[in-house]
Amino acid sequence: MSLENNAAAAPAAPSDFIRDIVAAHVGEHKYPRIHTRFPPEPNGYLHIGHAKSICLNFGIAREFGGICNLRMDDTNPTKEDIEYVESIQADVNWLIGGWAEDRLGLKPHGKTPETKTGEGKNDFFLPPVFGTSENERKHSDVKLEPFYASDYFDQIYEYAVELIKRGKAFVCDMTPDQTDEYRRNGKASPFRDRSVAENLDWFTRMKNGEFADGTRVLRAKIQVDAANVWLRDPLLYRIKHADHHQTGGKWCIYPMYDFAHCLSDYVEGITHSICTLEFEVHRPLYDWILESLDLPRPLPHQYEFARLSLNYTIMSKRKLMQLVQENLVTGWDDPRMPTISGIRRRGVTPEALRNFAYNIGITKYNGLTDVSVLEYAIRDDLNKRSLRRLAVLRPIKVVITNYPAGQVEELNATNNPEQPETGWRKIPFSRELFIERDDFAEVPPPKFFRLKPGGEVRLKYAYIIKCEEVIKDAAGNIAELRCTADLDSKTGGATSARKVKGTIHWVSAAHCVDVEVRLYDRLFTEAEPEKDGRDFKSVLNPHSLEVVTAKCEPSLKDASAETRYQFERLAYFALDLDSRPGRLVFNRTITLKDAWAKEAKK
RNA sequence: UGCCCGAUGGUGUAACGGUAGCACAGCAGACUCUGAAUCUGUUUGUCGUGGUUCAAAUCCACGUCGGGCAACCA
Repeated sequence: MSLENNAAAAPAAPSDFIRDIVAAHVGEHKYPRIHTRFPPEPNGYLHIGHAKSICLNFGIAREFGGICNLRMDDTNPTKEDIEYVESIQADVNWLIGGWAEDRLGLKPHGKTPETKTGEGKNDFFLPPVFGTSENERKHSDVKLEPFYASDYFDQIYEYAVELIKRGKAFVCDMTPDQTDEYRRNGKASPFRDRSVAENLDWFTRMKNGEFADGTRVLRAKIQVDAANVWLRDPLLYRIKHADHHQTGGKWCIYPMYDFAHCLSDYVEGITHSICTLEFEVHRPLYDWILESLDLPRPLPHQYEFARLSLNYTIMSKRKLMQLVQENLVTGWDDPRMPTISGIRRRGVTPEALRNFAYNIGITKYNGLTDVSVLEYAIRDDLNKRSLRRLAVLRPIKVVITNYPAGQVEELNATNNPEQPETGWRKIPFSRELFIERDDFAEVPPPKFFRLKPGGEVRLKYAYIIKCEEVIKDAAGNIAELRCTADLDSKTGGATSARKVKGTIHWVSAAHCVDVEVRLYDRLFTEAEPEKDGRDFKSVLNPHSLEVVTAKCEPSLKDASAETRYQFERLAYFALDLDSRPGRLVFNRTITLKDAWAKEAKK
């Protein structure tokens, strides 16, 4: 096969402005190796917006033979928690598993940067361990863990001291309000011209815990009236007498994001530091800090792209936390949540999420992506992989009056028409069945080609039946349908080729199993829940979860958590972790496209 | 208000001075023992005004609109 053919056969390689930059750097051998990082703050669960970033950063590492470090950006102990550290690791492993897990940069447990001394000052470097799968890591003697910005608190502190010595940082005693006001007005702090010795002394005393929270900060000395406010002598360190989930009580001063982030990137040898657009105005500060320290190794650079916005959902961690804390959902992993753990629990696969990330692309334009793009990626993936099964969500009883009582036939049903190699299974047929309530209409609307009085319909994999009689209870509700079957119409039978317009699904009443089915729908009724400042809680969808007891074909008793199912003509489903033996719970991942629903509306 | 960034069909994106393409959505049809999938066709677009050029979505200027930042959060 020629190279051209190969290229044509392979899925198109992702291309975007960041990858173009990286490709150019690779072309000119600018770095020995491409090194990205994914640096979440462990103050909440990861959501689909983070998934976009993970796919970008690990995708680049994968495509250019590089590495992507997982790093906890944990510089604010009062907002962070070990629960989030753990969920982040699980979500990242799940999303990159089997795809880029060999590009995941981790470090040996407890390891901190190596120090190299030269020209009278220290250089710090913490190389990654990579190239192992999650499974290999689990069975290895060396316990690996993510990187933590908190691992560099000693080094970051030393860099702060160095900045002071260079006359580029000072301790400021103003109150937060004063600082605010001075910065807004471009006025210099009265403490700006303290001597190096003085600053060193104050900063040491800050570290030693002599002062209360908020009474002093370390600030960079850049330009008090800079047009870019992030250059107006920004804060580098603040006092917080708080225990840290990683460093415990060791510190009472913590570096600010801007100071810690660029230096963490440097210490890890990151080449391309990719973040979202709101950090664009911070880039001059990112560069200023690294350049002011006159560091010996190549410096990392920051690149920004637009964060993901999806309609019919919200993405802010703070607001997602509100949903959790106010019990508007069952938890961070509620299948209605846009969190990675919620999406996973819903039954979406990592491949589907990655395809979605690939399809939406990377730009600097802040758009609003239609959820239908996500839904398409999910359906496309599930259509190819899911096992077909018959299940009735809202049953109505059918009796085949010309079918012998007590007789049972085992009929062949295909597992997945998209993948014939998945074979067939048997499903039992008998005189009494359940069909879907929506598949019968006493007064059929136009173009309704399902079951109606006197009408015929194909029972999937079984016979063509005709509705002879509608039996109602005292209240006038339909209790039972009495039908006759064309007993020659079974697959392979004499009249099996007869054309009937509709085919419906069914289960045998005597053989079916009851399962709990959770029917999820979008969490919000409005495309833009927060449009014009409206409270997102006022547009929560009251029908985002409906629970029914469904009747399933017996093979579903052996359902596994890894397998995805399509209940034919309805939707895709996955086993929920609430399932117990004999008490299965299925989550509806996503419905099938429903052309009839659209037609019926007309 | 200052600074930064952006603008291509309904939505998301491609075109890197040379035929505006793709995906989703929509619409119409074919096929169908899933009203799914698949297949075919199709509606809709370069924010505006100037300029440079043989040629502008692309380069330049001005304007318009949108977003971000102005936390001892990240």
